[in-house]
Amino acid sequence: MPELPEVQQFTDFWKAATENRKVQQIVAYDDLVVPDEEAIFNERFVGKVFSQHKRIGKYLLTGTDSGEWMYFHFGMTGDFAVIQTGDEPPRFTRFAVHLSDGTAVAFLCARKLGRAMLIETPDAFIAKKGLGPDAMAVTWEEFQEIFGNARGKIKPALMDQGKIAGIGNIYADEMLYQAGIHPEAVLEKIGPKRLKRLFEAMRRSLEKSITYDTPKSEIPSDFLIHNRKKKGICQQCERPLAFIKMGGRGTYFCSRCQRK
DNA sequence: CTCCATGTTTAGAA
DNA sequence: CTTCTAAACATGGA
Repeated sequence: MPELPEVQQFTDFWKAATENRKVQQIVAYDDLVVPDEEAIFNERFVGKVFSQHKRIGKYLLTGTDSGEWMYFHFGMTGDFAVIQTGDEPPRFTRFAVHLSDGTAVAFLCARKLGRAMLIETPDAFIAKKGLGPDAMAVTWEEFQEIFGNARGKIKPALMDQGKIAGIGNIYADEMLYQAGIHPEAVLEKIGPKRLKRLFEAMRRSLEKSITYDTPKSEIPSDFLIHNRKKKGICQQCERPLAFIKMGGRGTYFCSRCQRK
C-alpha cells in the first residue's frame, strides 16, 4: 500500500516499535527481498539500537548511533507487524528483527517487490538512486523549477522519482483530479497558475493518508479515491470517469473536469 | 482460467 | 539526451 504517506506511517511505526530496544537477532527468509547476507545484518546491528530514521520518497532509511544503515522499500505489498519472539512468523514474513524485550518486527511482503537492504549512508543511497527532493519537503520554488524545465506528460513526470520522490500511481491520479489537470496534459502547456494549483493539490492529497489505515469517512468527499474504480462517477459533474493506461498503469480521470 | 494490482528497473524505440 | 512503452519480477485476489 505504500506511497509517501504510507511509508511515513511505516516510519513512525518502525520508530515506535524499535526505540529503546537492542537488536538481538536478525533473520532473513528470502534472498530476493533480502539480497544481502543475513550474517552481515547481524554483524552490523546486533547489540545496537535503531535510533535514526529518515524517510525519503517511498524509502524508509534507518540506522544506529554508530552509523550503520539499512533501508526498507515496500514495493506494492510491503507491511510491518510486531510479533513475539518464539511465535511463528506471519505469512509472507521476509525479514525479522528480534529485539531485547521479546518482541520482533516482521517485514511482510506478499509479492516480493519490496526490499530490506544494507546501505552505507543516506546521502550516498539517495545519490545512487538519483532521487529528487521529497514530495512533502519540496518548496513551491523548487517544484516550479523542476516542472518548469521538464517536458512531456504531467502524470509520468509526477511519478518520476528523480524529479520529486514519493508520488505513485494512486496519488498522481488524486492530485491531478483535484487540480483539474488532465493526466496527459503536457508540461509545456501548463502555465504557472495551474502548476501552483497542482502543487497545492499535491500537498493536500499527501497530507491526507488516503490509501492505508485511514477510514474512508475521514477522507474529504471530493477526493477521487472514493470513486477510483471502473464505472466510477465524477462527483463534480456526475459523469463516468475515464480509464486509460499510461505507462502501463491504470489511470482514472474525468475528461470533462480535467483539461489538457 | 483470466485479468488486474499503491513499484522499480531495464531494454529498446522514437 | 529525453521521453515513453513494454516487459519482467512474484504472487494474491476478484
